Amino acid sequence: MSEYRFTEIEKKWQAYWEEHQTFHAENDYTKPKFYALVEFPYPSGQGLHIGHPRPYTAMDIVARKRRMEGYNVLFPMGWDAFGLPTENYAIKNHIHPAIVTEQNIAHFKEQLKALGLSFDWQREVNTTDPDYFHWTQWIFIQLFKKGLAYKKEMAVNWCTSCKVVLANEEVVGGVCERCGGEVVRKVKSQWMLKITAYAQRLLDDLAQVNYLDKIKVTQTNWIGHSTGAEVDFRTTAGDVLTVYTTRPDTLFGATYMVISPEHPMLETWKERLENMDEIRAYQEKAAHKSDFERTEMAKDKTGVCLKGVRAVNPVNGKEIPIFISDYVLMSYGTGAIMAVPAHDTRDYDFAKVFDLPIIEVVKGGDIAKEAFTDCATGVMVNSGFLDGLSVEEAKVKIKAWLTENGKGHEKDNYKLRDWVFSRQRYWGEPIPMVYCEKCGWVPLPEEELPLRLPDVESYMPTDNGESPLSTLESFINTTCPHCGSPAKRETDTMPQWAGSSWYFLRYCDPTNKECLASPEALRYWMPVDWYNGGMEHTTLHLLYSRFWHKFLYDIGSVPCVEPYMRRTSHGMILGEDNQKMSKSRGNVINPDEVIAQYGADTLRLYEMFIGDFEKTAPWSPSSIRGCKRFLDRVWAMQDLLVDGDGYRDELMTEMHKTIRKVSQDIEQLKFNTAIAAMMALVNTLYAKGSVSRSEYRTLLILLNPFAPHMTEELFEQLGYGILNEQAWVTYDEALCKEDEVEIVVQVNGKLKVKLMIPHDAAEDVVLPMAKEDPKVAEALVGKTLRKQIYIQNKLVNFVAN
RNA sequence: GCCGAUGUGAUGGAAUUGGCAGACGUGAUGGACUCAAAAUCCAUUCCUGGCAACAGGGUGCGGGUUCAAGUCCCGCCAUCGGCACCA
Repeated sequence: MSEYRFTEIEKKWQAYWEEHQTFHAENDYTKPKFYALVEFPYPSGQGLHIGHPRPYTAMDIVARKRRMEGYNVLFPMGWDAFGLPTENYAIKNHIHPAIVTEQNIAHFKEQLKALGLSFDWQREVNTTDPDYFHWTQWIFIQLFKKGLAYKKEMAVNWCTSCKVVLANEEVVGGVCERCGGEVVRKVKSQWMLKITAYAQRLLDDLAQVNYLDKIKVTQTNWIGHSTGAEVDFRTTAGDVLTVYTTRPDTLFGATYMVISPEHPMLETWKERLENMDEIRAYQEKAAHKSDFERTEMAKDKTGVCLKGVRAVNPVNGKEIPIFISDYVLMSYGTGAIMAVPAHDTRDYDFAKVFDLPIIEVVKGGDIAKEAFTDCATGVMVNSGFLDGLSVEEAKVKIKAWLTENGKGHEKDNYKLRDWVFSRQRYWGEPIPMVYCEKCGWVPLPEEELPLRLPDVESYMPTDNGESPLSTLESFINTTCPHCGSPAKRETDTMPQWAGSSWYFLRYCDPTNKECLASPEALRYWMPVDWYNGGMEHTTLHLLYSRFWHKFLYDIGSVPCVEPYMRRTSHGMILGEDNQKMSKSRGNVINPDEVIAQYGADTLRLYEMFIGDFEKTAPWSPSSIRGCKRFLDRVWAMQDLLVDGDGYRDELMTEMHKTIRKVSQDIEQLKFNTAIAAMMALVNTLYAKGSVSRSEYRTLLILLNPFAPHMTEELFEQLGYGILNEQAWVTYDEALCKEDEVEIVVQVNGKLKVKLMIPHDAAEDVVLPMAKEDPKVAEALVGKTLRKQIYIQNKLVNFVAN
């Protein structure tokens, strides 16, 4: 027997696959297709992380199995290459980010190839390639044309020390993640995408797709749909203050109103307000607070009562005070609420601080102690025409009353906010817009795309928080595409989420110059059949890309409503100490070293065997040896080969069962138990001391998706040809059944004996047999048999006393 | 606070979805091979009692349903992840 030289073998087959372009997906539209997708990585300077191979190998296994099942498989890879770390590295080392990106990609690609992943490298995409972001920019222009991209004054996070706008993720504990400097809110004009226009469709269409339940739940919560009503309150200023509430049934219990400190009506009332100084001071305080501080302040309710303007409860004509408080957010509903302290915990807290009346309108709790918020059990009281109704009935009745009397109407609301789409950064897609004094914002003509990034002296954001592009006169100054007057370009760039919102479409037709991908290619390949990625992308990437896809569907650019048919997710790989891997903890495992020591096949196998695919799992340097041992045993099995074709009779059942188990487990992401089944089969064959050629061949095919290099090598050595060109092995359900099965006999639920009986034996055969067993008979002596339970092929239970 | 998940040997994890708890792997212990080590192979390895056959207990805790519960129901506890004043 030759030695298992994994390094040599792996290089050999990787070269073979490259030379033969084995995994290239042809645009052969007559074959059944399968589109398997993994999230394309951000090519960081650190190279591949040990966590990357887990989802990649998983989908590689599925892709390899599907090819053997006769599908035309698209399994592509690319680079989500715009982003801050590259830009920061470029700033620090005075290298152009494009060069850094190129180097990183080369490194990543080499590492991915060393894992033997069956990607179609002819379809590689790169979000920083002008031929790619041409279409990212094109999509933005279409969004603008349909009114879904707009500019808005927005509060952003501003690091007072770095003088830079920070993403929310960069603000940790109220300070700048990098320098620890104070972060304040600063108002800037930002491009926004109107994802909220698609909120209901994003919610409804979840019913059409096969996502893990927890993913659907998270998206549903993020979209945050609620049903309620808008209610109009007249004010003593003679105008109308509209609130949104999910509990219109409690309208009789509204004893005051609260509006956000940023509410625009404060300006219209300013002549009448007697305590404007106090109001201004409160507004000032709220504006300077970061989100973090606002949350901190949540413990104690603060606010200011408006003097000079009061509101009138439409249902009973009572005059009630209006407050400003930062517990009411301008960005949700109407920025104003009716406060019902008896039935809302926040209003209750506020009422206690300001000593406001608390009127019970739903009976069932103890409002002397706390707010009663239960909608299911309460009965309406102190509510005029609503008295005696249930909460649900009252909601219906009051909504009808509001509509009839012109005091309000039913209304739905969403927590989902529009997408802040501007970044004051260099390394991103330039936003292809021009500002003209006469025409306003005008998109670049499509034939001028792509709008490339100009070379700049410095990639540093400017002192005032503008993009580095803003310092470049030659870039900024242009003419209006509409009227030809001098105009200025937008200098902000797009967020990293832009390029990743449609990359799966480009894979279908990656070099198309006329459109983002040809209709034929999209009709054939889309939707993605199976998309695996991290849970951390559930609310951002996954939602953003669904939004763009629906928009592209609406303008006729894609053929399907949803981009991904099935979405699964994997758990993170932790360090040996069960902590997240990080340089500072010193628990980082380098995949290159693992490959050098054990080989890529062992690494792949171990990452799949490490535990439940969906859960996090700690890396174990000793456990990986078990996988290496298993491969060694499979390799050494060539010495156990005996002549003769077919599976031997005594192994027939186990062979068929193993094929079934592995085939089914792969589909359900249960790679760990699939591997366990193959290990068990190998143990059986070793115990037997021999393996037939057919048995070995089947084992190699089953193992191939997991350990492609070694199995190809053995397959070739055995004279079977090229493994990945073979058909996946099949099983016969009838042959998965043993002739005889072992059943358990219990007396009063306690195991007494195990019996071998014919498969599917009838009750009237088994029960007498079980009763005759000496141990069972002994246990039943002197007792009356009350009940006998027989579960076919499983167990007998005698209940007696 | 809200939403979601998880809790099984020394350890990573299995358990046909209500039917033998601990598959498969790691580690450990003993043995074989070896001058020796590594590698490999064999055996044992949930706990308690017993030389043993065997008996009893056991899936975070407390109840319940059932002939039968890791699995279902009710109430707690702990850990992890996400959201966080969303009216």
